[in-house]
Amino acid sequence: MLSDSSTKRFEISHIKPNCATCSFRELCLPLGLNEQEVKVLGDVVSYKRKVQRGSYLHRTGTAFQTLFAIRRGFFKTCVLEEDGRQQVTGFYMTGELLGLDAISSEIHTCDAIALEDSEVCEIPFAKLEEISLTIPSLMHQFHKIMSREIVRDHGVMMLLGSMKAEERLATFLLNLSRRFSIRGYSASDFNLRMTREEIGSYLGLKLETVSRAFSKLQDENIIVVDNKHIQINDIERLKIKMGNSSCAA
Amino acid sequence: MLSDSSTKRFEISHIKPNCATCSFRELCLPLGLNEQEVKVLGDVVSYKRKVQRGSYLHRTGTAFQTLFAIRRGFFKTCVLEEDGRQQVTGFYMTGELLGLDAISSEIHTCDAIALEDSEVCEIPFAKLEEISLTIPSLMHQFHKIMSREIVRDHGVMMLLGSMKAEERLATFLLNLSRRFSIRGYSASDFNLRMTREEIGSYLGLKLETVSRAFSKLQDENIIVVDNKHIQINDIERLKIKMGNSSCAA
DNA sequence: CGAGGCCTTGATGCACCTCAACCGACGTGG
DNA sequence: CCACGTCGGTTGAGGTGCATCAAGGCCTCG
Repeated sequence: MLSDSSTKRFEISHIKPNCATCSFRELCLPLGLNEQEVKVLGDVVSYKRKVQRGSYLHRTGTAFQTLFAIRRGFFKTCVLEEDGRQQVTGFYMTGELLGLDAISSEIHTCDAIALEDSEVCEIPFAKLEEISLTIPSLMHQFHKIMSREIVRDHGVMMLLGSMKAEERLATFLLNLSRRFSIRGYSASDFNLRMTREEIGSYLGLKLETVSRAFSKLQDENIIVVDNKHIQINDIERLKIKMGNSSCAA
Repeated sequence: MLSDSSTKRFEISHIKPNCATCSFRELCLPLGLNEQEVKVLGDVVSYKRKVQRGSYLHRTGTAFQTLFAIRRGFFKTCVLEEDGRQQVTGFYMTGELLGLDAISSEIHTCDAIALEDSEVCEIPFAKLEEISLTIPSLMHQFHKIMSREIVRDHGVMMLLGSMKAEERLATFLLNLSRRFSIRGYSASDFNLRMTREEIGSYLGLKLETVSRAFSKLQDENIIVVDNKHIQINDIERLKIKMGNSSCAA
């Protein structure tokens, strides 16, 4: 099921993992740094903490010490209301940073849970700030990453606030497609790591509605759905689906 | 209508505006800085750009140069889809920062529009990063502010994804109440700066639904609504409204 | 082989949208 | 000064997209 994750290797496995040799460095904090700077960054990062599928990387309410960069795998983050309602706030893949929400209060404000067996790099935040003082491009890249997260969230707010079920799902699939594509995987053929319920929570829909929306897109020959395996047949029509609730406009 | 904004003065008006004398410095970037550091920050900030009600502070697609700190007034930010749909992504008041979304691509990704006559301080972002290298507490405070924005957005996603109309409005009012309160205004008596339509856009509802929700809360003697003037009579019951869609849980 | 997790599909209900009428406040121009 | 149009808000009536409830299928795993 996870066959696509084996189509790209991170580095020759007997070399000690390191930012400098990480094939995802261009998606991550090292972007824009020179070799010397990457080395300084690399020296404060702890590599390869394994996180098993289903287990927590961090929990709401616990103390914040480190950011996490995903080296391999797939995560969801979710927030809980007191009354037990749960909302998935994001899905994160290789090269993306987790824990940014916790900087403000030094307490994690969401849970991060691995959706497949994963590995993360730990970035002690105090150290990151410290070395940022001597590496302007690192500081700048970090700011860009935080800003990107804000932009992403605004996109989700747009989606939740003004799109219909089918548009939400189309937007979601295209977003995944793009992110897989950037990482060297197929943009039109991939496996979902999350359940219908998790997709629904993220998109503000019930799992049945998600399922029906998948079926509808399949009936229209836009995608092929086989359980968690998704094949996008007609990406252009999928893009049209994203924003056609008021075609007249 | 804006009488409450005259209940607090910013500083004696003949003194040149400055971070060091700004009464909102504890809500803004200077938090945690010593006098010397505030002075360095103050020297890179341009003060008192006036923005008239209804006019744009920045527009989607324009180049990003500076962050804006609100010195006086009230703003909304909104994103547009190609098809004309609009989504309000936030309301911002004194001491809050605008423009954080634009750091990632150096292009503004939303419009910021003044909802009342306002004044902002301009903070050239390149300069801010530059002086952050020598003022660790400034860098840290900036990171906290960005992180806070992410947390706020996650809260909105929660709201949009899993709350009913009345809960959304209650959450919204309590959020405004808290923010007014922090700024020295009444937590239970304030004027809305935005229209029902803007509230609806932010909350993912139509303006009629917002209006009905206001009426319902008034019928229950929880609030008194007089056009844009809101009085909260029973803040505890309003808090209960926030999260009672599934009381059983 | 049975249990449980995940998904799909159908039937029904309801929360919110849509459309429409009306009201008051405000500004403008005759 | 009032007539008028505009804008923002409220309220009602009816429609609909999604939630809810329910049944059943497939796959995995013990």
